[in-house]
Amino acid sequence: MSALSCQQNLCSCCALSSVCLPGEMNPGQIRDVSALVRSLGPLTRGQRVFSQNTPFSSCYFVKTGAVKTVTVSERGDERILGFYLPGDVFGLSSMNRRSYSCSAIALEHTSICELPFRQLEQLARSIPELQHHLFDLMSREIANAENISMLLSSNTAEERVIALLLNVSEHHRQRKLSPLQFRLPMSRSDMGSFLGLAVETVSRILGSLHKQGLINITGRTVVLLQPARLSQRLAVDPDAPATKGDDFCWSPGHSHTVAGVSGMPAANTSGTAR
Amino acid sequence: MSALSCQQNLCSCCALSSVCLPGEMNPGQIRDVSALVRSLGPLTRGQRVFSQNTPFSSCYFVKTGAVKTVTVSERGDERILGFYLPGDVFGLSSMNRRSYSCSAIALEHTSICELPFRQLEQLARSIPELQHHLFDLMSREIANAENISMLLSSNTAEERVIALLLNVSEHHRQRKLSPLQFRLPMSRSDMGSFLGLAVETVSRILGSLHKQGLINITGRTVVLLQPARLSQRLAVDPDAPATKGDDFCWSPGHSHTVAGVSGMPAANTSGTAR
DNA sequence: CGTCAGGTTGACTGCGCTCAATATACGTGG
DNA sequence: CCACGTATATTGAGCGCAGTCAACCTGACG
Repeated sequence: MSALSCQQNLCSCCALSSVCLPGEMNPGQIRDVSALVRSLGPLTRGQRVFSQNTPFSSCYFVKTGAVKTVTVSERGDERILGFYLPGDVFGLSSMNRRSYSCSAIALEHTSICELPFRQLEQLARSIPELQHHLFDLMSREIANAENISMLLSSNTAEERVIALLLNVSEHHRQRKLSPLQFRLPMSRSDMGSFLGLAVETVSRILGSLHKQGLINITGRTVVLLQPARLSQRLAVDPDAPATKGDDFCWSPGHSHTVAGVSGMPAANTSGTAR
Repeated sequence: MSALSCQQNLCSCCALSSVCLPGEMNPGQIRDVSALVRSLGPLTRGQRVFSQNTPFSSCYFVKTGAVKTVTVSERGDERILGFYLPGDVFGLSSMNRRSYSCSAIALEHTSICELPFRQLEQLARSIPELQHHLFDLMSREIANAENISMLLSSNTAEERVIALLLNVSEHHRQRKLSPLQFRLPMSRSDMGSFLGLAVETVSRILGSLHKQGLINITGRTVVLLQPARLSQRLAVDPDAPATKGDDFCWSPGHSHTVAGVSGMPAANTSGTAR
């Protein structure tokens, strides 16, 4: 709870502090922020961080594991809004409402930092860097959601799946983990719900990428065998002179995104939509 | 520029002040904010408010008219991210970056308020209500972009078009204008680009809705003849027992959105995606 | 060993894209 | 004001991608 006991409760001790906190805060300020943090978890697969339509209180940072946010429409029709990996924030989209607009559910063993938003907001008044950082995080979320919209608005199923793979990969790269070999925290069905595709389509496309030698995939373990060719398929119009696709260079303009899987590459079609 | 000359330059004199500003500010604070505002326009159709990849400086409120935001991918493949009507904010998604991630273009004769973001941020330190309001606006933008993602992720073309129509309608209702009869500020092609549909599809669907007696549409002038049945098509699963669709009641949970066309109704499919 | 969720594969169908032709609206100059 | 050209919008024919339905496979767990 409070940071009385030991240094372990200070954000400055956290490997992710460079992501969660602005860089320019002094130790006293860090202590003030740390005092707001409540650690949650470890949560197990399926456990909820918060539920749709319950009162809004906090935003959350993923420490380890993975989380999905899900909304259920009136008819029980459910859609996944985003996946969040270590260092990502979620819950921000609900702060202007009384209650959460979605549920957040752990995809695997997961630990999380909870920050009561009102108190964070209050603290931000006296720490300009924190205020700026909060604007920054929210603005990233907007840009991120816009990128997802772009991806979904008119890309082929294959492009969407590749975008998701590359995004998880990019997230791992930013966290100094292997960008070429990793485990997907979500099920095929989750991927489909997020990408607006049927489960069968996701499965078929992963199978097809495997057959073509672009990836290895067994269950949820992925190896990107030819990342360059993968990003090419995302970025390059087959009809146009190919912009030679360096690894992890999609959407150079948007690449500052830190928001993990959220940070989808700027989508694009092959000129011809769909 | 500054609010020296007359009252007309004060936000409190603006009909939209209830949307742009937090309700709780005193006259002095309103004056401070007003001093930051620069009026742009009138812009004519096609004129740019800002361009993709130029340095970020400000966020913008639409006073009159309409604006679209557009990103161009590496290949000149362009997509519309959003439409903004009077009272809407745009430009917020770029504040964590050095340059704008999209261009903003007037769709018709349009006037706009420009607010330099850094100065606004600075001012927000001394006006907690303003700080909160900024968080609020950004959070709406996130929720809004998420709703658009949901709409695009797996709804039929007809549902998307209806959602757009109802959204413009809802915007007019909130501004005390006729929600049943209005002009669409954007071309069919813009609608298609935004909704992830081909122009022809948009045109066909509008024609089909017309033939079915649900709307009247001539050029860009729309009359919603049966708004209840329109929103039914969005919200109701044909297979499920119909939740009788009152007008303008889609996505009750999300309906606080003020962000105009941005505030897409929570999307949903007919259980069966697509 | 049975059960059940998760994943894969196949056959078929339909929505929405493409290409192409035509119609209408809009702005401009004669 | 009308003739004209261009941009925008409509309509039709055909086809391909991805959804649906259904069967089957795999692995985790009691």
